[in-house]
Amino acid sequence: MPPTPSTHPTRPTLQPRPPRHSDHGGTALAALAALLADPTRAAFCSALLDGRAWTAGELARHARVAPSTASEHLSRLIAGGLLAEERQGRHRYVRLASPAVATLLEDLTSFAESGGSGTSTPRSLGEATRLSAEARARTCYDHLAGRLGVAVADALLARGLVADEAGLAVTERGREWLAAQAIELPPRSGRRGARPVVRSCLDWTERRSHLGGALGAALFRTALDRAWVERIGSGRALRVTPDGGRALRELLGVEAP
Amino acid sequence: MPPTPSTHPTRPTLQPRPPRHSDHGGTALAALAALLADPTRAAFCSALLDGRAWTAGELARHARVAPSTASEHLSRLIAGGLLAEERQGRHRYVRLASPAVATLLEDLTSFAESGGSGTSTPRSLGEATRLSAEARARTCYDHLAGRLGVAVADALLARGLVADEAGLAVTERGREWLAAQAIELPPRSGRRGARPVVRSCLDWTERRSHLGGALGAALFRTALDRAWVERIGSGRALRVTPDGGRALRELLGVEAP
DNA sequence: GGGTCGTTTCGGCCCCCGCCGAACTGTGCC
DNA sequence: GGCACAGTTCGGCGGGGGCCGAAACGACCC
Repeated sequence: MPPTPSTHPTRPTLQPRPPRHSDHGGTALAALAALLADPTRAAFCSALLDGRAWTAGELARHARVAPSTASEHLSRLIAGGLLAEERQGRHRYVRLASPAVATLLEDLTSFAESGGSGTSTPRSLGEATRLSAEARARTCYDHLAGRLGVAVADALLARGLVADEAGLAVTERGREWLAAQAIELPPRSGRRGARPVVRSCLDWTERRSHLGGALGAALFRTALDRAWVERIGSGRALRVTPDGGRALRELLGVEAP
Repeated sequence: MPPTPSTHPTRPTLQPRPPRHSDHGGTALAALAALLADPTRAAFCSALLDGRAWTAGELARHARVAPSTASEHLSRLIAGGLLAEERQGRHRYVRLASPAVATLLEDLTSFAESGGSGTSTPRSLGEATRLSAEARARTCYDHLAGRLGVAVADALLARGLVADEAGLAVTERGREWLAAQAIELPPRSGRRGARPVVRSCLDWTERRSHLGGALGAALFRTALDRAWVERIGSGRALRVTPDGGRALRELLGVEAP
């Protein structure tokens, strides 16, 4: 598509313009990005990265906008395929449409927080404590992140349960260990392009990788089921329970952060 | 961070408003997305996904905007860390700032083209032929994509040069094969978070994975160096040369698409 | 039935931002 | 020096879109 010389005959100014682009790539990209380009919509998505379903009103209060505003934003996000909704009585529950959306958001956030110029500092005490709690341990859609997530990832690697030989993979020892702990991985579908078992996910507080993918999700689910961790408040922050501290120490040699 | 009830005392309308958000997550995300939310800027990035450096004027003509408009867009993209510039005489060359940016753009584009609602149909004959050429073989920043990219990825897997055991990895046989072809992989840095050797990259025309990462880049570089493929025009489309057709058949049993 | 509450639709305001042309700077080439 | 060309800066225009409040709708609970 060789660039053509720009011939811009001066047109009467108020005439309806002919379509600008014959689309030289990027309109779909722009449309998707536009969904996330608004601070309020971005805040919605960011909140939903905790992996749970929120009601429209909760999101509105969270982002400090009027319910009417939130309603419109949600409709756009759903129409764009980023969110899925579920109506229950007079409530409208929304959640991220798929793990793929979560991955996309994580990647974008990670790049935005670290790749983009300087590190920003928190603006209020409340925000600082929230950030500190989240830095210690939090969810990343459906797996662990924060210092806890990084520590677990490090331990799995150090003990040879996961290997980093030209791509992350669960080792034979890792498979045995998982079986011994009765942690189940979903059966591996032969299809390439399916969800990877182990996915490295860059953490924006630690600037280190932790484990996503099916393994990360299975570990987190197990940890929640066995009450090793529990959620704090309505955000993404987590607390390690006494039982959890013991389990981490005995199974992986990890001290809860 | 419990949502607080919205108390919105009616204020005199023209008064400067207090800052809306105390940032409940997402402003950095929104700022990054805003860079890509404009069709012109998105077109720039999409064009730059061919991995080469373009001048400001080339991009302006490509996207059909005035040079002044392009100049402003480029400054914003550079300030946002998405592009890098290099001045040469009276030319301003820009390219994607890093492979990480390319990955991000690929992921977004892939999601936007497939995940978002229906498949769009090309609007003109020129666009259709361009799309057809790109579907056959094209670059994806620094590696192969399109039917050719998918075919090569399939062949590598079928011949056991790359394995998909819980994460893609180059096999021992693969390493030998690469050495025999004198294709060099960059030395593996022990650091997790460094560029993965093999990365699965979803293709928006084929809806199939092809190979990115350092291996994908090395293969593509080799193919260009040995004139197995050459670029068509200024876009991302590629042509397989006769030499290239022979090499693909003999080395991998792949028929050029 | 009446009150409350979560959500939606609508109208209107205002700001942001992408666009251009014109004028200017600076480089390269005769 | 003079011309051509790449890029930048600036002023101004116009439209899109985010925001709100008011009003309507429907679910739920007395």
